[in-house]
Amino acid sequence: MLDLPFLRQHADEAKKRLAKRPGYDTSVIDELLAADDERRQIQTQLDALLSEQNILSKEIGKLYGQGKKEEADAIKEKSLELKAQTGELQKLHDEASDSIRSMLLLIPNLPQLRVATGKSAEDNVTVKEGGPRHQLYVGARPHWELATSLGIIDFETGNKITGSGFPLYVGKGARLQRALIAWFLDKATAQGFTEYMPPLMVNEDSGYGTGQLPDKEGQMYHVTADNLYLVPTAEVPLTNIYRDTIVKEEDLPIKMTAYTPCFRREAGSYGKDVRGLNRLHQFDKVEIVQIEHPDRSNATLDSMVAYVESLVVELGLQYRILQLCSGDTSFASSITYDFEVFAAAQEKWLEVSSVSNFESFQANRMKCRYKSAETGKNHLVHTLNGSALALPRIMAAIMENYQTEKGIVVPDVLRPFCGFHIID
RNA sequence: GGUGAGGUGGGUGAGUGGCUGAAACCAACAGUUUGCUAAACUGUCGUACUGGGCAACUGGUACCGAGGGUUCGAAUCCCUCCCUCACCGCCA
Repeated sequence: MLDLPFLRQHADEAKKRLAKRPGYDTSVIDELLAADDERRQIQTQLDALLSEQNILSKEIGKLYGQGKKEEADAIKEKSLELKAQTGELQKLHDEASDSIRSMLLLIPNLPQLRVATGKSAEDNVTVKEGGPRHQLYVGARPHWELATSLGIIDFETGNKITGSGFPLYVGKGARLQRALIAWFLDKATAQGFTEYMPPLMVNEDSGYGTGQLPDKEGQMYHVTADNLYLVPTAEVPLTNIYRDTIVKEEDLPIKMTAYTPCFRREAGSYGKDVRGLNRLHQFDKVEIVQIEHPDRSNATLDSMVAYVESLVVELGLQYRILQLCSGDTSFASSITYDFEVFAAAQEKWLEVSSVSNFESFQANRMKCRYKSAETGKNHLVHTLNGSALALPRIMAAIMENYQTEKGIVVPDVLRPFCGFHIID
């Protein structure tokens, strides 16, 4: 949710940034500001009336105390008249506030000016490429065939137990998965991120806090009996730790990490991209989250990108880093970098991480502020997060890129966590 | 699931209709004292919206789990909902 005081002071900047989103009609900003103006006028009137009423009430109390009943009753009459007026204004004020809030909830975050303007994934900008291209032997297979023939992932049985998109990892497949999680968490904690194991279901308030609600209602699994949502990413429970809080300026940045399974309905995606591990309803992910000072959030974004890069480098995967264009930048984000690794057998780039600076967009929804040490005033924090990393596509890339005639060779860094060096 | 208790500022906790935006204590912060630490003393110490002023600052309104109601006036009375805690039952 955009910050209204910011919009008032920087309407032009806001419109310029918002206009980067394809097809977005920035006149909502003007409507919003007009509505805000009106609301403030109403409040001024309302406050004056309420103030008058409060004075009268106190007067009545005093008069009763002195036993001056008639005088008190006379003032009561007056107060009742006022009450009718305030009731009307109160209603107007509530309506105005509600409509402003619902307008605000629907406006996406402002892309940063440096974000490339564009419509779709086609317009994303590759900012870096790296890692070795893996040369495969003749007869190399895509990961879903490999995984099935090696018996490390049983898609059929996952399908039987739950449905498609819920793979069953078996034996070394399960162990490799666990090794990745352990390695990612160790790396993150070594970088100063505090490890959490959060709840896997969140309430509505948390969903609104990080912006999944109301925008992506249909993407989350909803446990209606208890009105809870299965987490689509650890970002939601982690960031919401700081919902409704005021942190000390010197405590920033706050660095958190967690491994969680992630649940996504992926409604509306069928067909080509869903083979094997490419797109799942349940998958594992280690997430990193930072709550940061506004002045430093972009520098912190860079450090998070560098950190994620170090992971794919150590895994020896061919990768590229994209800066998403304005049209592909998600609702809540102001700037996003995606990491893709190359799956050599299916010859496809797979997205394994998305690192974003949300600026104050989530903080405003969550009411997470910091108290300025200098002025003592409260300001919204900035929030950032990134996958570090999403497991299935990393698994897919490892399987495809590291396959040999003898089996899948485990990348060096994972061997201490696996206890084996080849899957055959 | 059953029964009982309760939700007040960062924490403990007082407050049953007007003098309470809220006592007291603790924590925190600033200062005095001090060789350092500690202690003591003094002061500051909720949030949001909003008016005036360039600003320092200074007015107003709202908020005592949430939403309604009674009343001139509600933290306090009434209703609904949510949540927490304790004990019992069930269970990893």
